[in-house]
Amino acid sequence: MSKNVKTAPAHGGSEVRDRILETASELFYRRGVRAVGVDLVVERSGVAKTSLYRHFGTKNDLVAAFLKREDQDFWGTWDRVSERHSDDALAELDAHCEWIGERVGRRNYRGCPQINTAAEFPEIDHPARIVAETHMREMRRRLNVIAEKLQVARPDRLAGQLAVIINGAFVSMPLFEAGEATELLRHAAHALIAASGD
Amino acid sequence: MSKNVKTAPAHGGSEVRDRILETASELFYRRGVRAVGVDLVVERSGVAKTSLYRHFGTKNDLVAAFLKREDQDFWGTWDRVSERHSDDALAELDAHCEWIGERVGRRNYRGCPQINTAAEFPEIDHPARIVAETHMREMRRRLNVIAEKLQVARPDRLAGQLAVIINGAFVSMPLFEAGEATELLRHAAHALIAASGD
DNA sequence: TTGACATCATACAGACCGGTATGTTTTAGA
DNA sequence: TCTAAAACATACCGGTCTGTATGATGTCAA
Repeated sequence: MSKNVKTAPAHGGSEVRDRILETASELFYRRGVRAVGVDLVVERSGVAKTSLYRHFGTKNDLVAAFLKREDQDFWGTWDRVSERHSDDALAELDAHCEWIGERVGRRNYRGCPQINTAAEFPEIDHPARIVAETHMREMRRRLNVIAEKLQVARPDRLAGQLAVIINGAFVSMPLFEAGEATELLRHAAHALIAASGD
Repeated sequence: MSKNVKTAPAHGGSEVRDRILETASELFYRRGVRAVGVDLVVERSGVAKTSLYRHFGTKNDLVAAFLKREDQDFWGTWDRVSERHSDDALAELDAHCEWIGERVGRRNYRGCPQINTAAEFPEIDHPARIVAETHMREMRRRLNVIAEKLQVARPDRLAGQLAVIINGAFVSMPLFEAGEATELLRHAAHALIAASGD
């Protein structure tokens, strides 16, 4: 018999909490938040309802945790790509266009979780909206850093435009043919850089 | 006493049907489709539930009608702008950037109904998704016509990029400061045109 | 006047929603 | 081994959801 040790996961949270959050994230992303009831999350994660409500006081809290998790994942990827090009802002931007284009082009890509969830909860003060808006502004901020490294005339406007094409790519997947997104994004980014002095 | 004539509206549908659809459209757009129950639509439109279900067999049918209505409205505006610039493709594109930018910048703008509703209903064969994807492809098609008039090297790619920035603007309103969107869009469009031979 | 039909008001069915209450079993650590 | 916390299973609460059933009231045209 194995010891069946219940190791607490490296990152603080409990194992049960992690299982709930992972299951919920998958379901929320795949089917939409409102379409997924807590009972389904409980059943799919093989956990007691009481446990879910111990770790997340409310469904809304679970949704917020979901978005935070997706956020961390997104910026984690971003940072990993970023680090590989710390000396070349243009190459970094190209690399971002590449992984974002690749991600958008996946056959079951369902869009940016932040944007999708914000669309489900229009109330301006809803936690999901706040997370989503923070996410967008963080992207513009990071793009601003790149734009400044590129020494363009108006880095702020360029950053805004780059954020728009990236957000646009997230919601335009029905428009793309296989593999089209990366090249389209990259070419657009270069065009915007070239014109950023006008 | 007035005659209280029950004139059938010019466009075929009955007056009751119109009232229901108008009320539902407002509510769906403002609060999201899933957040609005048929009972609320019934109450707000001052109509019997039976009447709603006579004109729209199902809530889904009502949702589809809502999206179709929004679609017609959108292309109606588009066409009106288009006609004013039938001889100058660049001026037409500028004009589209202007009204779209203006619309996005409104203080209670809640995004593109097609995109928002598609986010609420991920099932690939859901009527709402189909309408939304048709809407997007129609936009790319129209932008393609403009791109061809502009005689650029790769009109198809340019049309895709323009569609992306427009969709991007629809979902990026938290990023924009007041009145920023139009200039940002227009400048980006020009940049993409200028680079479309590369 | 009569008959067909649209609209009204109301109540209900059956499922699902988020959340709580209760009590038992398992696990971890002193 | 004993204790306290955590996870378990299950049942329930009140509310809301889409959709239907029922029957009264109003309207128009033959």
